[in-house]
Amino acid sequence: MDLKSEDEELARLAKAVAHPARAAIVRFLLSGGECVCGGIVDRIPLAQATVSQHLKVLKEAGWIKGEVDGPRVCYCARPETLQRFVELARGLEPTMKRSRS
Amino acid sequence: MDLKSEDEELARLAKAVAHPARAAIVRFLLSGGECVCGGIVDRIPLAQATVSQHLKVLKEAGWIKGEVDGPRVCYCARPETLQRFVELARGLEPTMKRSRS
DNA sequence: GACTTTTATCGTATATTTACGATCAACGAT
DNA sequence: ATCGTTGATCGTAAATATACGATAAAAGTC
Repeated sequence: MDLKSEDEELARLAKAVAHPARAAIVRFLLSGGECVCGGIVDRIPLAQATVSQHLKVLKEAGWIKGEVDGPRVCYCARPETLQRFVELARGLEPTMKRSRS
Repeated sequence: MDLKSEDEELARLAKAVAHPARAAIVRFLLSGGECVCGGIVDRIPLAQATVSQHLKVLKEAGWIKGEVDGPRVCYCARPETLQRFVELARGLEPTMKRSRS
């Protein structure tokens, strides 16, 4: 139970998507939705400052990346992070048991 | 982006494991570790009251259940919840893309 | 019934999160 | 150079999370 690094990593990634708006943003970006920040703001019932804050959280956790394109910023998801997240989640259950299903 | 119920559900489950101690508890219980509350408290560097609070969070989110057994409480994990969690996480990525991998 | 063990809950302090308006910085266009 | 647009950051208020000691509640033991 000694707080494996996997627990820290899983907790860190989980925390970042532990808000409906952030889960929605990740889903949207993974679906190939337009990645301009403004496009995201328009689709979420939250103020621009708040959305920007959520994007920051997701970026810092590695769920998304944003590259500057002139006056705007293009955000896109990092699918590897989702893969890693799923891997860590499945890793909560011992491999023995998992392979049986 | 209209905040699907899947986003709410994923966020809710993610939030519950978004703390290293809680991730560790779920991992331990899924591994078949002894489920007595005291056994968990002994293995985590946190006060009994704090562990109890974490157990409550996990129970309310459906990650674990605890049944009273005399003076003690036996906690165990709900594997269905992990399955659902993984399903929701994978669901962040469109099925089209996922089947390709 | 008094006592011990086990776990939950209360009260509380501190830290973090969430949300927003206001403002700043970067950039393109005029 | 000024202006409008875009997005980040600041300041701040309110809510929630985290942690702990103290205490209560439940159950078995003497």
